[in-house]
Amino acid sequence: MELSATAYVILGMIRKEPRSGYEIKAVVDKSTRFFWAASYGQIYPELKRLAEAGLVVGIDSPTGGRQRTVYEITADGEAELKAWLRQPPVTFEMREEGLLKLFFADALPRAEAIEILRAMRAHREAVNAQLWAMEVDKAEGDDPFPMIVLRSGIEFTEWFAGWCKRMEAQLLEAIPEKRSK
Amino acid sequence: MELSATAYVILGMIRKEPRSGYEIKAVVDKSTRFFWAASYGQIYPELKRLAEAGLVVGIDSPTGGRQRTVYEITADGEAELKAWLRQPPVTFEMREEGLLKLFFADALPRAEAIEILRAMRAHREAVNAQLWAMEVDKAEGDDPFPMIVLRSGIEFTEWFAGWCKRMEAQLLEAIPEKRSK
DNA sequence: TTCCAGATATATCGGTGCGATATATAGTCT
DNA sequence: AGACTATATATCGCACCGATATATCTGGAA
Repeated sequence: MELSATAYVILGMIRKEPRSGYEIKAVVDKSTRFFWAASYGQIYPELKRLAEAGLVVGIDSPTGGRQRTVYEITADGEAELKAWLRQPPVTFEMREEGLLKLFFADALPRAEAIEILRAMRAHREAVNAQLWAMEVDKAEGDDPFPMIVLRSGIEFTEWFAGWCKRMEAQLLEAIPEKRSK
Repeated sequence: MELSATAYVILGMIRKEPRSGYEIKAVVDKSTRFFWAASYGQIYPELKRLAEAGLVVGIDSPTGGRQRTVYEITADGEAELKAWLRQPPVTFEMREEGLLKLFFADALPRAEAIEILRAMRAHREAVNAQLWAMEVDKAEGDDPFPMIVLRSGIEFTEWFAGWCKRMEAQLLEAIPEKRSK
């Protein structure tokens, strides 16, 4: 049975405690969003498919008069999740508009090419600050992996910002302005 | 006029020399694919839209009996490209299945969690080798930016592989096996 | 010479993912 | 009471990506 990537995010997110679709989205946005996002448009239909397949069970638990269904993982669901975890990861995608612009930066005067790097660095530093903030209010619990993954994000943004800074310096010094015609 | 990201990839790729849709795809696959991809399903319709908008001009240049249209950038197209290059980059996306699996790795025995890191590292090292191969056959030309961007990919894969290696060691030594119940 | 594999070239389809929005209700603050 | 925010579910359109279909040209092996 072929499941979508979103299906495994859901299974992983409800493995320790039952959650509603809304909560799953909130947790994803607070944790895996930087390397794996999920939207309502994926989550709600996927929860229904998973329930049909018997990998999760929906439990009606309204809050006052408001409808609410929390989903719990089943034994089959847990087995499916673990089987997936044991498969070697395949997907690695990156879409970085800054690198794309830098790739074409020969069309601009050197000073403006450096501006691209500065903007990239500013953005990376802002994300880095966000990740630091997340680390502070995340308790070091029983499970060390979320923290390990978070720290990878922190280190990555720092590496990237550093690379931008080095390239800014290199462009200022070493590379001559394109010959004017 | 709002253009798609693909539109700018096309404009950038034909700025120095006219190219067919097929050639644009081939060049993207040999250069920007690691941080910005494009498929035929995006390129061919977008070329038609750009031609209608007057940002590119299609020139019929068949090879023997086989139909072929190369596209040339117009003055308007070049202006549009430069205006875009001057806007601060916004899109940064990453989808890394390895980090997602690692995030949920508490569901597995420690030894298998380390397996995830090993697989991630092997993959990064393979990509690194590909990038090195690309650097070798890429002549250092008039335009230094493609090479700068390529080197960023090389450094990034090396940083990532190094991070994986450090985490493998850390998991082996420092983090205790989850208490068995 | 013939044949076939691979490269060139264009086009399109289905699935997935993502941002935005619509619709309610519940709680909180002024 | 009114406004605002959080909770909760649902859906739409767009972009993107991989795969495939169709056709022609080229180079090398049989």
